[in-house]
Amino acid sequence: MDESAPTTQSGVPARITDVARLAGVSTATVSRVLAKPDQVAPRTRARVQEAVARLGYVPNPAARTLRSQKTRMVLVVVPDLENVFFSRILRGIEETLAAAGHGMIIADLDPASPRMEELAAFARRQVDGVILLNGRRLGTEAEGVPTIALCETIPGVSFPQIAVDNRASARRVVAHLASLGHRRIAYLAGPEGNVLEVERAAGYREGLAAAGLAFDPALVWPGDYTLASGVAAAGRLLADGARPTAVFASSDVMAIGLVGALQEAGLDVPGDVSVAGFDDIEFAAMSRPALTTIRQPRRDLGRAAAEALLARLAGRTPPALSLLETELVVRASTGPVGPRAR
Amino acid sequence: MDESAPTTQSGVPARITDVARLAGVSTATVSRVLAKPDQVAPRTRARVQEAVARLGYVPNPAARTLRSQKTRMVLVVVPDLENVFFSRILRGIEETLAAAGHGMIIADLDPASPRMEELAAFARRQVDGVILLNGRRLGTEAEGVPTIALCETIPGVSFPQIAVDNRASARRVVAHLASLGHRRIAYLAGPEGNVLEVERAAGYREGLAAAGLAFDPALVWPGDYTLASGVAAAGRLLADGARPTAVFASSDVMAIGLVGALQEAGLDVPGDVSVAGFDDIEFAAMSRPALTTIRQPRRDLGRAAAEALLARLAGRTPPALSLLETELVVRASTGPVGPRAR
DNA sequence: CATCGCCGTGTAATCGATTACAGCGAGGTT
DNA sequence: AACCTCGCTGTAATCGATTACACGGCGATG
Repeated sequence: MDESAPTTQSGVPARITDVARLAGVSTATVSRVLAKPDQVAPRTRARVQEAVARLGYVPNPAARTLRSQKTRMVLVVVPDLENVFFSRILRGIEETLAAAGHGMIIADLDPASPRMEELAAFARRQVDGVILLNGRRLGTEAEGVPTIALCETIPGVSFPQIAVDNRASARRVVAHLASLGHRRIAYLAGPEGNVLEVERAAGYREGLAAAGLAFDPALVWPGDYTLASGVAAAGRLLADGARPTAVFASSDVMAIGLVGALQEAGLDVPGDVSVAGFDDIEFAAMSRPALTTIRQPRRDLGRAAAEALLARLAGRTPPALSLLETELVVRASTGPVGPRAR
Repeated sequence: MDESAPTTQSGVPARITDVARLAGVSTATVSRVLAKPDQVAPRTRARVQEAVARLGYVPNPAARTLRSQKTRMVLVVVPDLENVFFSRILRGIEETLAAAGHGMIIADLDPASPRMEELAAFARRQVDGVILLNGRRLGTEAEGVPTIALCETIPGVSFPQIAVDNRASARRVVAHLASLGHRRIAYLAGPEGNVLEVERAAGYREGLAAAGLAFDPALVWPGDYTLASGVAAAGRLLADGARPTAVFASSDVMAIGLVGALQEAGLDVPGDVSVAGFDDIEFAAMSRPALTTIRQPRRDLGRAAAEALLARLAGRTPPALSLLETELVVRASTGPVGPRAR
């Protein structure tokens, strides 16, 4: 009764040798039961499984990693953890990874940070895979590590990319505005050179063309996805002799800044000007008027990236590029060309 | 020239034996140079350090963990990654941990989730410490693991807690409103039983008393920190015969919902009703009118928690409870009792 | 000049799992 | 009856670092 049999009660976690002793087998057999159960005789397997259950045995991750070179951890690199946009994506990633027994390590890193190199060294050792959300590859150290790019695609790389069709989505916004009768539609741009911006800007032009509207460079206003640039755009609009009747802001944050500034100047949205955004962040629905925008399936984006990575880790080859569906969410900030504007 | 000396170029990371061979010493010495340099003779130390640099040697974390039982990882448990409130806190934690060579693993977990038990097992093996943001302790499995509670304090535990003085902050909001001449100040509460709510509600009552105002239970409205409960509160206000002239909402999200609904009903904020919030989330400054609120030093909260944990890991004993300073941020949503209200 | 102590270093056990290889017994084949 | 195969299990090497212990050499001490 008082064998040296270890118990669940004991403070120290059970090791594989404890399980082996209790089940009367070797450690190799225990390991096999856990890894490839069908290679073990049913009776033995049952004995081992019972011992595992009795002791609450969980393999030591460090030992397992050392031997197998698998960490069961994934590194997620975000450019700005404070940006609301990422939180739901992270949740999608986390839930998917957790279900597959993988942990998520987050690095919050400006793409320009020198830590990108340092992180590469970390990645090679400490994780099985990487999900990049900041549009930049890690340093050369991380060459061999399975990687996925999410949202901000990275040109010229060989690993899978997951994103939305920014161009088509932008087209859809313009089509929506045009269908409301708007003929002068301005575009509030994102930071120059950014992949997302390039695509959305292209979609804007295509949208105009599809609606039979002329492209007017004077109606493209600079912005950088920040609130301040939205506010600045309002000044531009007010100063404009031939005001646009609608503005497509390439991010919700800018759209919200713009709307607020317009309201302060005494304009009515959408009575005087319609405004549409992009992203559908939480506050898009909460602001007044509620913002018409493009909903990105953020949680699904996260899930898809995690799944693609898991597939790669399992030896499969996910598609080089997969685009998820967006949705035009029409709320109160866009409406027919108003009487005053007409 | 073509010794078997390993080079930086080679794809495989250098091991300690490679360094030892290059420096002409044993692995024990290499390890010592890295861990306790002053126990090694200067000449030897220099040789080893050069070899380390030449090979770009970084100790294998798995091997190190296996032997030393230290993972250099910290688990952070958040109740809801989607909640804007946490992102900046996470950033504060991450930057502090990273500086100390620790990684951050995030678990996104509803406090009621059964995964809390499972996570405890994970915590015991995979991390050196835990930071809890969800007001719940992990399962019994995680007993020995150094832990810190952040923001939502946990009663009756022995580990250090970091938070703000919710009660004093709430008092300050009420004092601010009272100083503007308000005498009927309503309180929009948080979820019943929540630690934060209990404290803020107490602060509200104390604030009334300090201003010589009577406490009226009818002016305490139920809420749960969500937008919807803010909107619902607006209905209550409008239906009230003796309307309050100011409302203290115990979260910014509720305050924003309330303001929006009031505006839709044709009321002016702060002309007809002043509204103050709590937290100072990003959108508090962006909403119209910009919200008067209590700023929680979120980044500092994260930093402080990480530092306290690092201290514990280093064998020191951080204070059982430390409260960080908040700040009353007066913006446009509160003002003197308006002519209409008077 | 023998002895002691200390400093610096090396040897080897150890952390806990995975897995190649070998061994062994039962059943099938000729 | 001798031999082969196949299925199951055990032995032991291995992953890469840390560290207790031992040992050699040297200056200080009596």
